Amino acid sequence: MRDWVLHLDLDAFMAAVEILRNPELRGRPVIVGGNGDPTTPRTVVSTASYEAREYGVHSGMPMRTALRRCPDAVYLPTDLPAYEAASAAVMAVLRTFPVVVEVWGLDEAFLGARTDDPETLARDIQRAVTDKTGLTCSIGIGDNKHQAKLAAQFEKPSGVSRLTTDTWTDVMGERPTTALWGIGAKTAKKLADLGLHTVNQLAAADPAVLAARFGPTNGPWLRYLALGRGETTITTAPWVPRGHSHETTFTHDLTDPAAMRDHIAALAGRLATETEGRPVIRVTVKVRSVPFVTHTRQAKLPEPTLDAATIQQAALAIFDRFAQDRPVRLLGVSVEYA
DNA sequence: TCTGGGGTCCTAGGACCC
DNA sequence: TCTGGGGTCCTAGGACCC
Repeated sequence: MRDWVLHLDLDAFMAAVEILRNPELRGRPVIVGGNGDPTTPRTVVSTASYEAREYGVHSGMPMRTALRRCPDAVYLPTDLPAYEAASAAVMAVLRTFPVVVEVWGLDEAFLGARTDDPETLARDIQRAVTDKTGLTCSIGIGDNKHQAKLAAQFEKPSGVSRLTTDTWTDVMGERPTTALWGIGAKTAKKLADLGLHTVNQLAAADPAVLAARFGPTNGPWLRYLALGRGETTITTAPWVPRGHSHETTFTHDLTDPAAMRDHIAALAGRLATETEGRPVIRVTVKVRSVPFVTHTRQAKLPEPTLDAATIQQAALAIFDRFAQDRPVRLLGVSVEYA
């Protein structure tokens, strides 16, 4: 018996929940995103069913692009409460197994398990999730969260894959650095400029060079990722958010400063009702102007507060520090807790 | 591909103090 | 009295993830 980390990833989660609610959608391309009207500008795909992915549609893609690629798909608005309920049902199924469950967003979880046969455990979990909720999932098995997370992507949908320290170099060594969980396009480009294209090259890189380029924490961490290392602690402790935010991208640009101020006040007022008793210590305002230029301004409050009017006034005072000379496509407010 | 919304963490640089 | 160096706090922005 030994310890394993499993990562469970629900397949095409939001689309799958919609198909459960309306079985006539089964087998058809289903695309969930925005208000469900794919002609609305400035909205993006949240989840595409596997049938829709055949047309090159994926999450993050503008809805209008999805419509061009897949005009016959069924387009649906996002329905967060429905996804939260389905997610909770899945997590409850996981907790019936002798595993430690760490919820990682709506459609993912890490599981800590002690067993001789993690594949059989994974198949048992998949079967139970599907029997009880109708949803399918992929499961990755690893020595740590990083390995398990990557393994879960190897065979989707409904797959079970294992990636461990023993197989790491064989499986990952020649892949591009973007294959690692935490390295995106920007970092990959900077690594390529240093001559580091593959996981093996990054693993063999000089930590001092990485630290000089990416900073004292991030530099060494990149190499750590490339060596296949990662967090092994699984915790059931509920996540305590550091802060909350709300933002709005307007379908049509805002040009009226009074309307902008009203919107900032509304966003701040909404946040003030969502603190769950945690005092706010900092407020940040975000403005995205035409064409697509984003700036933030923030202020630490003189003292922690729960008072809605104080939070709104702080947000407005911060907003008034922006040069207001361009049409605005996005306004946002975020708060940070003590 | 004309680019959402909600999060987290890190870094650089300036202000200020001793 | 023409100028050091360290520590801490704060702000703005960047990168990544789902």
